[in-house]
Amino acid sequence: MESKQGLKRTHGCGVLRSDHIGQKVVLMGWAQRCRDHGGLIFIDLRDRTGIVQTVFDPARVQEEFSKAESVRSEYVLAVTGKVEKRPEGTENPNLATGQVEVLATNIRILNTAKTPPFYIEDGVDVEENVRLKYRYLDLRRPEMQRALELKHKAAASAREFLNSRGFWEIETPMLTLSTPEGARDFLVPSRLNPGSFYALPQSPQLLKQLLMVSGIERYYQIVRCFRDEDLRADRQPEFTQIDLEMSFVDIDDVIELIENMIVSIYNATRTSNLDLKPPFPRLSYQEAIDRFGSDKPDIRFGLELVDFTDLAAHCGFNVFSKAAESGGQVKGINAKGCGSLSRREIEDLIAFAAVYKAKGLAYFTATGQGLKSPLTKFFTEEEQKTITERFKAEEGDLLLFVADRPSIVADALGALRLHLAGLIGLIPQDKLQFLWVVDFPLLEYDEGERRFSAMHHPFTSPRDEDLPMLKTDPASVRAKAYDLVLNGVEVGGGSIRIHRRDVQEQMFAAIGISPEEARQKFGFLLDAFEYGTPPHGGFAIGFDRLVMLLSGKKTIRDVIAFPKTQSAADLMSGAPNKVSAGQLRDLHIRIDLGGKLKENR
RNA sequence: GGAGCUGUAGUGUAGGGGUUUAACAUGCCGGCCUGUCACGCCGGAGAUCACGGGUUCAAAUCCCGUCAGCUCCGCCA
Repeated sequence: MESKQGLKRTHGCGVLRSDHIGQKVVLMGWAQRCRDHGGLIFIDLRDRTGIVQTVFDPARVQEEFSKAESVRSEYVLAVTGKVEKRPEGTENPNLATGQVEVLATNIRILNTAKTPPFYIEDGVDVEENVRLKYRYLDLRRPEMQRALELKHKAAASAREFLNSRGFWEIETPMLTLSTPEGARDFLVPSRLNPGSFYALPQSPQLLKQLLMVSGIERYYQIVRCFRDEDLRADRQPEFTQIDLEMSFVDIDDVIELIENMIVSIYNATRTSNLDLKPPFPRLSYQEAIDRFGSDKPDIRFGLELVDFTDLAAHCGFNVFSKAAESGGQVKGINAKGCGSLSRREIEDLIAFAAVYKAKGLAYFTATGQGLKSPLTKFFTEEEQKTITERFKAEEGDLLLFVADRPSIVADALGALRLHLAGLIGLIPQDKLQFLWVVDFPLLEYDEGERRFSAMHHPFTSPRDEDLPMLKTDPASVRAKAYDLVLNGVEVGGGSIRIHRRDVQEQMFAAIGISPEEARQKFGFLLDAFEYGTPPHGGFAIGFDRLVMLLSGKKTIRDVIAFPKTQSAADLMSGAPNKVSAGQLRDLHIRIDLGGKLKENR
């Protein structure tokens, strides 16, 4: 192994082009591949800018040649040499640097490397746990570096955009207080206050509102948020938001700002040539649910839900009529061209729908001679014609129906819609379809707790005209809330906030927080509202999700340098781990696993 | 808390009660090779078949359990 001393890197490997021919360069990077022809050695050298071929000719570099012979994959090298045009016929069109090569005059082995558990290249076929255990190697792969670079550029352009719009970047504490409502908190014990705990922020919601009280007027922060809930492909226990808040604004002001910020980010990171122009389409919550069965619909394709409740009400098929009569719905979806699905495949669809609590799937097949189904006997010819028309059924189509409570109908058909679109191949992969969902209900009824809870969060303002209904008809109150959806993924959400103490108290009352609890947990906010709080509102973008979609990844883990597994573990470092008795003693904490002992990793 | 899929040399897979001394590819090691770029050719090493029980004369293979990873439901204002 040799020292780097005295050598200065002159170029990135990936930047060399024909223009550089004749130049003497010093490159530093990793050995991608070595091709030893006995009398001639090629070493592909890689750094974060790309790959270039270096050549070792024994006639020109005698003692260096034996060093080159000893090079293995992922050795760290400094190569000095001259950029030359490749001999006629040996150019490599698959390499950006393929017109040239570096004829080495000197090589220093800066470090050796064990054989990596997987190749450092794009599209590796390895189990994710291996990638996660050796994350530092996984991140060496060009596609991972591109994702992290894209994320960096997105953050930089968001900052630039918000700065230009008069926003100030202000930090808020990570050690903050636990409040009721919302996700489960990550807790941090306070050594100086035995028995008390900080909570890591689920978002800086209250603090940014208080910054509005402070007259900051425009705040933003690219900030880590923590929620101790179960993980998914697009959910990590810690994730990053572009969080912002502004005073003296209405819904349209925030939406305009976010649309332009998104376009700036897209332009700074563009990987495709889409025409992304505001305004983005808007859909009311109710329309989204009615047409797509989801409050974050993917509108890149059709396959919309069709209401059938009116016809179902007086048909002879009990499942349908009962659902329709008891306040439920009967809705369906036209699976274009799925009429040829086998019995077995339809059973699979039924099992799929069952996950969302649908008790079954009724179906009709459209044929040249009308509808075919065990259910046709329950419908007159006239009614069957109506079905055909309403579903725009053509020969070879499959109509699938769910009859149940509206929420189950929406969930099951909404999920089925996405599933079928994937099967049929209806989803355009290279499209970025943004969509606003607006007019959310302020509250939703929690069957389990038998009370209303905030759909967005308890600081969301009701629409002015709906305010009186907060006491009389809470379910009908609409919120000044808006979600940003991209390709069926919720990538952001925000609202105009409550800025009056009396309204905030009404809101707490509506969701069953007693005046005492409100004063105890949110007293500082209520007090603040009495000192001249401006009307204000804001937004938060799920930054990892946005970057995931912009970079075409299927999971948020692929755009987070060191993500956690589904059981919230870090396979590389071993976190979370056990701590010493002394540490626990300092914190006055005693562990009671109640028999739930998990082996130490 | 629940459902499904997965776990076999470093990596990716095959083998689904005894013809297995566990196969193939790639990687790795050694040799040969002056225009390769997934270099090529020859040779070699490398596996307590995730872990723990059980059934059996015999288990990588069948059964039960555990653990881990992924996807999803619940959960995530």
